[in-house]
Amino acid sequence: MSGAATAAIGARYAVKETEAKWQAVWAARNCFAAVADPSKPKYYVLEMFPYPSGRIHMGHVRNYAIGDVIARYKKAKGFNVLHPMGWDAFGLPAENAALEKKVHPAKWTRENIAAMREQLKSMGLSIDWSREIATCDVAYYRHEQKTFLDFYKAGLAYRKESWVNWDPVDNTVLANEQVIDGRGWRTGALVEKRKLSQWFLKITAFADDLLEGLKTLDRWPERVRIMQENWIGKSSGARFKFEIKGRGDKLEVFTTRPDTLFGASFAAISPNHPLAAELAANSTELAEFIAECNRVGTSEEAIETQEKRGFDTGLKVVHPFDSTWELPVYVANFVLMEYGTGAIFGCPAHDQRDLDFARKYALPVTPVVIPEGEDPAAFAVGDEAYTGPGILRNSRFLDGLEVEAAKAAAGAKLEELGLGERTTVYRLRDWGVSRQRYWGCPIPMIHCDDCGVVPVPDDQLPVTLPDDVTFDQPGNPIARHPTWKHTTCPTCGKPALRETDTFDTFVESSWYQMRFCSPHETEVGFARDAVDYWMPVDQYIGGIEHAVLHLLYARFWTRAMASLGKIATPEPFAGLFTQGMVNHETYKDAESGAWLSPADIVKADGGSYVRIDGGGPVTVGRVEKMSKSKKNVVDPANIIDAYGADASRLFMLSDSPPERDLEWTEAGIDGAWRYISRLWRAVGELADKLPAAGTPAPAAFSDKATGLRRSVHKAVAGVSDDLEKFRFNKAVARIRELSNALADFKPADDADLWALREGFEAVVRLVSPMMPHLAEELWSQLGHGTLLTESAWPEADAGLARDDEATVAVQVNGKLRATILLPRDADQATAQEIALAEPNVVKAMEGKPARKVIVIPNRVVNVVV
RNA sequence: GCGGGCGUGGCGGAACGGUAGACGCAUCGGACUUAAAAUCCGCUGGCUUUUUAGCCGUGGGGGUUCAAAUCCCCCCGCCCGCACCA
Repeated sequence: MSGAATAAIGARYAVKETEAKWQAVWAARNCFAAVADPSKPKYYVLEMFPYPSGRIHMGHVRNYAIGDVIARYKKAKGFNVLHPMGWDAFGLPAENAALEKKVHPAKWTRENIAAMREQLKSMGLSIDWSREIATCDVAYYRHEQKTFLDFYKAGLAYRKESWVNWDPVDNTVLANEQVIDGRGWRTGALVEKRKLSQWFLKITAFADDLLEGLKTLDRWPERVRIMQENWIGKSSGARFKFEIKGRGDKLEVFTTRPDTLFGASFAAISPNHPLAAELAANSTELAEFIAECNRVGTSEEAIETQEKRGFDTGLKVVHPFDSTWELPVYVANFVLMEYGTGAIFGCPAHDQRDLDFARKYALPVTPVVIPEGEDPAAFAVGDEAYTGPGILRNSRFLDGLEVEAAKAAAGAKLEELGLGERTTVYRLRDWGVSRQRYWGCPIPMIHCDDCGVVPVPDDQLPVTLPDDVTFDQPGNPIARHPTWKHTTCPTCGKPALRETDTFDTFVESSWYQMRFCSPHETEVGFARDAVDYWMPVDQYIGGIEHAVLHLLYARFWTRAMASLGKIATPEPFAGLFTQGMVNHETYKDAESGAWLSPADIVKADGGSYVRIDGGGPVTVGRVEKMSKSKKNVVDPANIIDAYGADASRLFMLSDSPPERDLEWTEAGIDGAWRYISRLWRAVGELADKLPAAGTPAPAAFSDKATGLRRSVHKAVAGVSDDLEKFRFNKAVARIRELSNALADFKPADDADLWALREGFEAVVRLVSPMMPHLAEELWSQLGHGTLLTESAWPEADAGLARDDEATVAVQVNGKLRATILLPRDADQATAQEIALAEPNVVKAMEGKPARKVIVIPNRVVNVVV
């Protein structure tokens, strides 16, 4: 820790007392309570709510510092701001804690929330705490159960037996979005495939809406929109049925390239295709092949190294355009059951996978698309399939057409023959929401032997979690609860069983932004007029890791609710900002190789690090995301304790652009602290010398004072613009620049002092969204009886914000030779004349005449010789 | 493989196609001090005996332009997302 925080010589800014004082004042005055008021423009700022792990981390500090700057700035600009906070309180860590620490998940979660609430409050965030919610409250999740039943009645929720992703460590099912590279997103365990009956939400019904909706999200990062677009994975093509020789049934395939049908040389089905299972019943060889395919994982390495392999079923299918043409049917390891129809036709010349397969099994390779300029007779495909544009050949009625025209023609022909149709498929799968866990929202369904699945009637909602559960064995604690699941069927009254699965916690986070609009409603999840006023969220802020998880689910949930007429806005988040991570250098003990925490090391003479205990040598490693495993974690609570919230916030905002990763350094936080001290001292020394607050401007200013005032108004204009565009690091740089100018200014008369007050007031107002406590304190020291938090944002004087002179660069042949000072907007002739008179310019021209002179007003004069 | 992003001093980073390196960090020098800390002031891209100057310089190579870190083409490196998606 730096001495800055502990030294106590001379006047020193009393951070802790001051920050606590203003937090108390804001709370007492309810400064941040949001009240819907249709006569005022609203602005809804939301940061992704935290999981209550027990302590805030630096990522939270960065997230909430950014959000708070926007909330405070918009409030000062006159918007009616909603800036709430809550807890994403269901989830597995609570159950793991129950297992390890023998504490009930509810208790553990409540205590964590209490601790984190205090930590967040110490940051001085402009949050309306009266709207605080926790998703584990029955008051919250009861509405979720009701909405789920609404979805069920509308056909948007269904139960189905299917192959699911099973996380063997967490002992639960995962959604496709939660499987990263074949592993569970939380545990990193290799995911297994299991066949289970699960609840699904019909996100695929909105695939096209979700895709089209992305186009309206012009305040979302391009990157996130592209990621969602890819995840939805729309492709157009055709679906058609092959007649299977000697059998009554047909084989349906999907293709995006119906144009290449005359290049077909085989058909292939997935190892998980029903036909494969049927054939395997009579072929141990095939059964073995299928089992082998299922053993291989879906990780990147597995796929890259895995060879294309097939099993010839002996079946033949008939070509749709030629009844005399037969193709062999293989079971192939590269055909996915989850996509399209689980069956394909293979055209080796124009698909790399098909080509690899064809080469291995000596199948024909017939090019049917010839690139422009190639001789059709000579064009051949070697090891690389041709997937580019061209003209169809060897394709009968398609011959001579371009690829796109041929696709249309082949599709039309399939339709005409009644064999298939042009269609669109999506990569997106329905959202599996069943989790075999305790600490989540119970799925309000009942299983009756006679009536089947029966929804819990409205008057029996909510279905609440049992409190008395045990965590001493693996599996779902609700399922083994002795009595909870036993109930009676609402339809027939016979004994029946409750659904014991709970919702994926992403269900809770799919609608919390609406709950914040009226968090205390008991009969409904939210009041319609409150949601109509506040939604959508104007600015949402969080990490990029939710690009296709939470952000897609919440968009789906909102659209599903809109489709039921429950809300008007189809998109939950009009603006999205994804902030970068907080990183730190890593350290290892040079001898043992063990990771060391920043608190374990100290700088030795010569600048290298050594262990704080014993002085052993330390190796400094890469700058990486703060993580417990690498021990490169700095606890924000310690930092706020030593330097205060304002210094922490300032450093978070000043060192890097907010979308980029930020390296947390001791030197950086020290620098932020020094700035606070300097500013505080400067105001303290001047406060009683300045004219009283509100003194009217003097009639005249010295040139020097006018110069200062220009800097002030330019800074006001510049910082406002920077904040609008999330350029917080530039805003801070501008404010520091102005602070430096003010510190250098030596006032000589009353007008100078007036200008100085104007300048300091501007600095205080401009830093207020970033360092609200210091700003409030200085505002008060400058003699204001009002709260800065309740004051309007300053307006720049447009006349003063514009310079009346411009420093203009003079170039000769594009090389800088001099700079000249010209009146603003000086005419070309003047600029040229002065520029050409510059001795250095004359010298550089070497006596040659100017062939051309380019004058860019207030910028540059370029003399071409 | 497909898609997206990035590459600027010792470091984080600034630069509507128009004075490259704002602002900060670090280093170094100085002031204050018995001393240290803190604080304040100053230097700091590289090279050059034209030093109120010149040359070079934004990953590399070409190009467009009066003018390129910025636009275009090729290459190199790093990061992120998706991935046997028919």
